[in-house]
Amino acid sequence: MTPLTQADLTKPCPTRELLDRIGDAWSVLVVLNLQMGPCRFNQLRRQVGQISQRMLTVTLRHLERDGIVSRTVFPTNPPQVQYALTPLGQSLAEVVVVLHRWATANQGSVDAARKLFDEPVGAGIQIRAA
Amino acid sequence: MTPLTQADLTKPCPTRELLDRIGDAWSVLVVLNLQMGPCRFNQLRRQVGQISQRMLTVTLRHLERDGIVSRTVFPTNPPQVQYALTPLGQSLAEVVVVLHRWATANQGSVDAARKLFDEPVGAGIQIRAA
DNA sequence: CTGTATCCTGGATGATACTG
DNA sequence: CAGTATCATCCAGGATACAG
Repeated sequence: MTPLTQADLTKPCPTRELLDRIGDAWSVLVVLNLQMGPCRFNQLRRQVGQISQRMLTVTLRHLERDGIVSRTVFPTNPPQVQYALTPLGQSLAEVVVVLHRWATANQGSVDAARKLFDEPVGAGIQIRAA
Repeated sequence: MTPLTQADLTKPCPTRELLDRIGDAWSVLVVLNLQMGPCRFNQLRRQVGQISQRMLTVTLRHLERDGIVSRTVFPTNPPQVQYALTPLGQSLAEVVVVLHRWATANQGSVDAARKLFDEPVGAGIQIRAA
């Protein structure tokens, strides 16, 4: 409801800015995971899954810089670093969770659409068949 | 509220799939623009702004394949092609709009955080100053 | 454990030219 | 107008090695 107007998009186009942050796939995943509670580096690494160490570091620095996550170092031995969502990050997380929910709920629809698209003509009549 | 559980993320991780679609910056922008109503190719091109013709084509095909947008050709001369959100696309659009709203509302906070981050020490004491 | 520093490659993207 | 095809580029991201 209440669709946006052209003006909403044209302004200084904050959407472009937005996408530089959350358009990045890893950021979304990190936020989703942190949204479950504070987390240490390697723990987060394992949870997120396929992310490389480098990318996790880069992503976290990015999010930290944007005030989305906080980084707390406990001077223990070995060192512990805890990452958590800031209040701003939590507000973002809520939105991202909605996105995640949509994806989960509509995964079937998308997959079905793809199948249809990839097999435009049924019953053996394949236009682009080799 | 109602944070996700680890299980929600680990499943077959639909989030990864999700990100392949909307994690792409152009897709988000196209959906946001189409959400304002059906649109023709070049019209959309102008509205989205910096997108190249190729990328708009690729993005639209992607969204079409995923059942997010529909493509209707009017056999006029010159040809007219109308792109519009499908019902599925509209449901996605609603979520994306929320994202857009968040970005607009919190742009200031993020910018402020960045400023702080980029100038960690005030009053002329610059650790990394050249 | 929690990173930083380098090197290197593939795929995403833009530019350009052509077509129905 | 609405694309497709092709080529060149560039940089995000992985792999690896090293460090506090």
